Amino acid sequence: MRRDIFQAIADPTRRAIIALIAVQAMTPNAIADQFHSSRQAVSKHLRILTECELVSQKQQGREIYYQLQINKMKEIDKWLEQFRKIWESRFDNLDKYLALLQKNKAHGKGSK
Amino acid sequence: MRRDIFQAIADPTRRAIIALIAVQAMTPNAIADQFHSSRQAVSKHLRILTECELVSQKQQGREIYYQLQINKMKEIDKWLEQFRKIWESRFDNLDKYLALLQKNKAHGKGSK
DNA sequence: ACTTTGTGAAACCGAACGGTTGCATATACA
DNA sequence: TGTATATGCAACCGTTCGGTTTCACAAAGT
Repeated sequence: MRRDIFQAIADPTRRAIIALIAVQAMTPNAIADQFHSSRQAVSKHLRILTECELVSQKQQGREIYYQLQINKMKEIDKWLEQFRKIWESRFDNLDKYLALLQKNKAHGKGSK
Repeated sequence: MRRDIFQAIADPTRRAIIALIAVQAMTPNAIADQFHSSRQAVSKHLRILTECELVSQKQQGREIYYQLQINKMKEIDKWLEQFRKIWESRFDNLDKYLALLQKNKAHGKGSK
């Protein structure tokens, strides 16, 4: 039973749930109404999201409001950081440089 | 057979492969040597990564170099954008504001 | 031509996934 | 107290996942 944030966001329904409760906390029934999923299916998704601490519960009478723990989302951002470095350097510098070389070559200025 | 980028990065081995070939293109055998995975297992991962266009192949003799298509990684970044907005506004403003309120309250300046 | 090397693909297997069905529990309302 | 509502949980089911084993094929070396 793998249960990390990357596995949690792998499912499209769970991504939709995350986006939904990011705006405001909602109950399982209210969430299920938004999709073509049953209440139980949503409940299972919420269980998974809770297990990896992406959402938290807030009991209110007999209703339970689920809230996104937005801080947890930063873990994805953190992982992405290493690649952001690459695409910022590689595409803004190296790639343009290569394009420039290619252009010069085509104009007969390639061999210094 | 779902095959989107979020499903692709769900597996920890695939994330490791992605990080590995982000630095430089590598052959399946070279990649497999870095892990405790068999060559065939790596091959299957590369297949999945190729299917969702996260990596591309570059034949060189009988060797095939796999290269990360870093542009595709931006899709994750793009999806994350909606949440980045939230955590930047919510935590940099509201949270600091609440912390300030708390601080003032502790000092006896809470009620106006 | 034969062998070695690098690779992909198919068949299979146990485990996990996503969903449904049915039941249990707790709160609200009459 | 009885009933409706809101929810979680366990059992089951078909599908997918990640891995191994085996085979096929093409390029390189002898």
